[in-house]
Amino acid sequence: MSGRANNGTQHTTRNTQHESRRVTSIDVAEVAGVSQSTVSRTFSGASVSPAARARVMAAAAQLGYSPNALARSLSTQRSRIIGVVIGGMSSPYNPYVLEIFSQRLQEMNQQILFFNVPPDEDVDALIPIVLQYQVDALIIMAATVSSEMAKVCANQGTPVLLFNRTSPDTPVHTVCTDNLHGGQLAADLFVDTGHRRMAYVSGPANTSTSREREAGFVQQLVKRDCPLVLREECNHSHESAFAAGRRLLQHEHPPDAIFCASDIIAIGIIDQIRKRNLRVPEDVSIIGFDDIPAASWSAYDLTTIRLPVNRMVDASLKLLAEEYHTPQTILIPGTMIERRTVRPKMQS
Amino acid sequence: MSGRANNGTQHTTRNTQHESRRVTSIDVAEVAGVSQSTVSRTFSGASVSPAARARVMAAAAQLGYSPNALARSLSTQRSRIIGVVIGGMSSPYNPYVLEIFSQRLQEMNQQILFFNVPPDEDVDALIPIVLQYQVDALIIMAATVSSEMAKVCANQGTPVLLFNRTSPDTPVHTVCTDNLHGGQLAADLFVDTGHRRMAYVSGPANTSTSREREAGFVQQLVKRDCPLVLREECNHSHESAFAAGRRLLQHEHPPDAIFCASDIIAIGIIDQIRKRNLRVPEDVSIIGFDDIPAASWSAYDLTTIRLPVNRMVDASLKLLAEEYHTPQTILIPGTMIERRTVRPKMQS
DNA sequence: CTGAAAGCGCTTACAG
DNA sequence: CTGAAAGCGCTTACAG
Repeated sequence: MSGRANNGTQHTTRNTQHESRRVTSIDVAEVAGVSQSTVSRTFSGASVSPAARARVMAAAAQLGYSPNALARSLSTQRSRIIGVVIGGMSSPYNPYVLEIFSQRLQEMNQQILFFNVPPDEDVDALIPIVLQYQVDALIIMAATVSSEMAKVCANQGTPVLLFNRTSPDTPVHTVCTDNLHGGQLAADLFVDTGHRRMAYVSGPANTSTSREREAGFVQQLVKRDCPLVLREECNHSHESAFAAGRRLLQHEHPPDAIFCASDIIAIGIIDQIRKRNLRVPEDVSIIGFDDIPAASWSAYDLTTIRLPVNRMVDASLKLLAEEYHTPQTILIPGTMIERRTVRPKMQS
Repeated sequence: MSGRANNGTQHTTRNTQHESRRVTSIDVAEVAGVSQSTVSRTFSGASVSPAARARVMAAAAQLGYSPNALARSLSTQRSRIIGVVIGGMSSPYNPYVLEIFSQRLQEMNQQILFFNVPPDEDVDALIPIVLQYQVDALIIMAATVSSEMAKVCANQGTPVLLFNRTSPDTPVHTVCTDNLHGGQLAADLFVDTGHRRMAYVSGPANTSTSREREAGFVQQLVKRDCPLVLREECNHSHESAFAAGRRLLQHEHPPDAIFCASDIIAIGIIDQIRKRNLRVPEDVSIIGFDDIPAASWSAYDLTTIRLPVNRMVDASLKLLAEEYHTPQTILIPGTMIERRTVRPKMQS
């Protein structure tokens, strides 16, 4: 038994049965009557005489040839694959951002190797796998890495970009909206329209976005002489926001204005408010963050701070293209989209 | 100028400057004092003496080595990459399904190469690119391919699976919910609860899901002696559903029950109904399809047919693993989730 | 412009 | 169990 090499059997039989062996550049070369190099050159865009190119293309079409991208990657040391790891798809925003990245990257002839961080797992565990696939860059969306992992990436020469999250001590590129500024916008709008009892509903404590939005909100409230009175925490789910809303409204002096760390939270809060037969914005005003599709549904018509996704994606791609050797940080301000969940200033 | 090979310059300089050359199995072999084959064997799980394995692992750790997955793929003829092409992320369901696939595939140590079909573009155009990356299989989600492209895939020995869409004439695997059955469930529930004027709001005419749901609904209504009276069409967006709802309600004899091709349509319709100061379900009953997260938000509490996503994903992975030589079709029935958008039967 | 050949970093019969 | 070597399918100096 020891002499028999029988552990590769299944492949052999499968191939001969129904997988007409993949056609390679050598096959094309044979049919076209040129060398393999010439075939390679015509497909890699190098200079080839028109005549040779024509023969190669004809042969390729006849055989149904198309180059093996993996072999090319191995040879060029460039995979044209970007690793994208996402911290969960449940926030409606992440899929949207992924879609935009996908579009832009496709135009640039780059592919996306997709990773989703399983609930309660760590991004760090995924990184080594991503790196094995020789990605040209790594975009981490709505999540963070440890600085050790960042160093591992740096050692391999793989640029890492944090999207929509900040992590000051980690040596990676960062593209984020200006959350502090967003929080200030919310504070100003509430104060300007005459609200007095402000509340904040945060997302999970470990997300930089939520913390920064809160900091901007709180600081600006202090500056405007109208400090925060209530605070609740939830994760970014309708259900947990719904519960946070209940706690807020059961308070003996409920808030008259609530700034939410995300639109999905805002929607949960609004549903809770209405369930208690209160009205938005007559009884309580709400500001969200993100501007997800549901924010503009007529049932909500949510006033919110729009994440400048397109500009963030553009900035990310630019950053990656420019091959900086030191980590860059880009903050892009969001804009307040005023719909109908903030009570207008009383005419005096 | 013709003799100078100057078009590869940038790489050379970059490498020496800041990309400490990737460490390979040869480097590890040197440090561990074994052959490169032995290094390869310890990482591919082949049998290696405990002593050698220990030395290799130590050397690998010291050097920060991890195998190059692309080189491995080239050699094994198996990329462990699944191409996933999605027909748009705007439906909230697709990201959710992607997440589940991602989770399962990660457990199986397989990666996802992600493609999103740009608006108004064709899946077919993407397929050749996907194939260049030597994916082990191709999952097409919420979209369809031409049978020509299916043949191209077959020629390369790449299995193709249509997820949540059917295409009877295309030689590919198919995993879908039983849409016909779903439509029947909706018809029965409406008729059983005493509704009389039925309407259907379809998605785009070219989606098999919407057509099949409609067929099941209409056929069962006929069987129950209560034929469809109204029909509208929209795409799966809140906005277009909102507009379709308006057309339906402006009709001189508006419907008292509306079956919608998807939850997102149902929500748009509900918002339109309420905007006109009518009530759900007192004035109009609604059934959706999918059971997206928003369906269970208290603002909607939508009665809907739940897509059996987990079972569909399991079936898909099983299908792909079993390497059938002929296209298989699996239909999985959904279940009616009764919430509060269907008026209960009057007590008589 | 073109061909022969080395090399990208692995896996895997083959022969000990 | 282990090493030497061929091979996976490309790209790219090198020499015409």
